[in-house]
Amino acid sequence: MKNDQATIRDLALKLNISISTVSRALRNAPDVNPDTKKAVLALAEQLHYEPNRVAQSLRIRKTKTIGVVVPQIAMHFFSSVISGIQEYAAQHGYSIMICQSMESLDTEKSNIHMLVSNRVDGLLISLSSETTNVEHLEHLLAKKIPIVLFDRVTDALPVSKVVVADHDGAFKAVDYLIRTGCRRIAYIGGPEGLSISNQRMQGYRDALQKHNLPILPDYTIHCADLQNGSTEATQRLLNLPERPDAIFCMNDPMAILAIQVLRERGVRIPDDISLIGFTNEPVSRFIEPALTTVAQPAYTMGQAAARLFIGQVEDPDTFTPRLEVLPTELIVRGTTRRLK
Amino acid sequence: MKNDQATIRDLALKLNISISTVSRALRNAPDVNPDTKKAVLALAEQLHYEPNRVAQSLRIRKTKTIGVVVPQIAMHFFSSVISGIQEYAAQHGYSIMICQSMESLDTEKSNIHMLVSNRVDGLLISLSSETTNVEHLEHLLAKKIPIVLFDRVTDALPVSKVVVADHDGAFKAVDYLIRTGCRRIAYIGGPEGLSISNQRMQGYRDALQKHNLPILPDYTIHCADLQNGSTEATQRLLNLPERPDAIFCMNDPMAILAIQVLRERGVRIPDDISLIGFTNEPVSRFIEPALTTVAQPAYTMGQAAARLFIGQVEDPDTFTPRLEVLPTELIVRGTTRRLK
DNA sequence: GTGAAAGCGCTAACAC
DNA sequence: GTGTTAGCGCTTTCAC
Repeated sequence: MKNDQATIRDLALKLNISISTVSRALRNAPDVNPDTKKAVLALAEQLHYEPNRVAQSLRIRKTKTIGVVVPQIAMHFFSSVISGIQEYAAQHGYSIMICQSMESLDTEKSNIHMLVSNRVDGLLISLSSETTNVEHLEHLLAKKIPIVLFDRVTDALPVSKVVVADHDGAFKAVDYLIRTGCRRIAYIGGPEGLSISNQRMQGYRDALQKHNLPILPDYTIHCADLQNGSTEATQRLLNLPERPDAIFCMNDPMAILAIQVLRERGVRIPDDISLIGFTNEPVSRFIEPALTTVAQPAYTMGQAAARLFIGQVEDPDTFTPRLEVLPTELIVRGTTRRLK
Repeated sequence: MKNDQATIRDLALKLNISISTVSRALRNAPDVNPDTKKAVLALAEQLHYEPNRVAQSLRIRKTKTIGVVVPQIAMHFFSSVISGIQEYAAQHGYSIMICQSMESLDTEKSNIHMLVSNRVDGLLISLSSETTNVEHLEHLLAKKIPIVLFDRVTDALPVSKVVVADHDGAFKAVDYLIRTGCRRIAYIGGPEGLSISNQRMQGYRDALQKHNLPILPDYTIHCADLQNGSTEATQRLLNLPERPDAIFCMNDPMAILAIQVLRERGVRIPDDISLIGFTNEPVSRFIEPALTTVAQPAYTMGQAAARLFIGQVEDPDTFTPRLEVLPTELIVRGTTRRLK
């Protein structure tokens, strides 16, 4: 925000016409003399005029800015989603403001305050793993601030959502494990309230059920710590009287930690224990053995979230909350046995 | 930007005081009756009042928003930098608006237009690999819009910059290669104009020189394509009548592609050819063999860039452009031979 | 200690 | 086709 920028008024003064004519010319309104318009545009060009979006926003009560809140920017999955959002938004004349909650509910709230203070036209949010109560979001809805949730969503809110087929992806993964001969399959997930973790757990259970395998309580572990929790979880599984012969992890970073524990303990992968992750982070291709995982279309998710959002704000009348489910794909690599 | 938000005027009306008193109370100006202040604050709380930053910005001619332009959001290095920027900015009351140039000069320009239209208080930029001409940035400086460059910088602009010790990191890497017995060391870099590539090349050359090794033109390859260029570059090096016995790559993704080519061609790493990358992406630890590389403090770089920027805008009088150089560290792993 | 009034840069009736 | 005017929500003189 600087003083050295030309304003609509400067243009009007120099051209000896009224400020509103300039405004009209700039936005090429219908009823404006082609000549005046040409003159205005030329002068604007010459003075490097840039419309003041702040003033515009105040006037039209729209900022054409989307607030985005993710748990962590520096995770490949989220940065890819952001990339998709940014690209789609830019193509449609929207800017994005980004915050990270660092998996903390308090930070999520203060992020949202800041964005609302900035009068973003709405919010794209992936909930922190601490967020089980969504009152703060209900307040926003009461104020008619549009929200689209992605990836980490909640049933408690009547808003549009974009998720991947978590249940289906998990089901395919566990089904595959079973078809390669695994029988004692464990699940390492996130905290209890985390939507994606629960969806994936359900997929895991349904796959076991389909094959008439028992669901053992000891074989499901919830980690509060999404970063490092799986190290301990894996240890615990290995210390069980009856070791699992496969572990399905909620995400790739967890699976990678599991690989490291297994290696340290001299467990052979996939012969003794098979392993499947989720997300298909770039690392996963390269680790040894390469990680079998469920790919999520992160970039597409970002695009979809932005699309749903813009659709909603540009056409609020026909709006009705939508759930978009993107397909997942099982990527078979080296941490699973071959199909017979 | 919605209508359902309470305004300062609403508060004033309900309390039967003037709008300016409310304003003062909210910003706890000195001369305001403790009781009125208390009443205002209480009502603000109750009505979920959020100051309208857009109106504030228009009035005070500052948005407390930083525009950030990176080549690509979905690269671990850049998303880490952004994370550092966001965190530091939030702590100091700033929001960030993010764009990606996709390594295109045109997109970089349009990104910047959008940000300037939004009247960001200034810009944090890492230049696209296409950006050799910086006139568009000179225009901004002429308008007194503050800029801080990071990582991909240019000498042509008198602004603050944050870089890592590219030359030094490259020097350490190549020196290490030589001390492990390599003698014919090649360099795979980016396009000619790219600052970081040139700095690293110079470090490479100085290390060769220190050990009285020749600098062979065939052993330096510039890739226009930062994503995939190194595949072909590696092929070319392998087809040389005298093969190199080590390759120093401008970044880790390039080194990883090189590893794949070397493996396909049956070249043993590090015995036949040693390899060093740059950046220390998370992948690098896990690839086989684990990649020796030069670590850059990405998150710290983001923090530093934000710090320099905020220092500049909050205290413009004492401002003088600064260059901050962050240390790099050689991380020795499996793609290099052992020191004797 | 508080209020009235002007104005940041723009849009949008409403006149003519 | 163009000008006049009011006002978006806020800060900030200047009075009293």
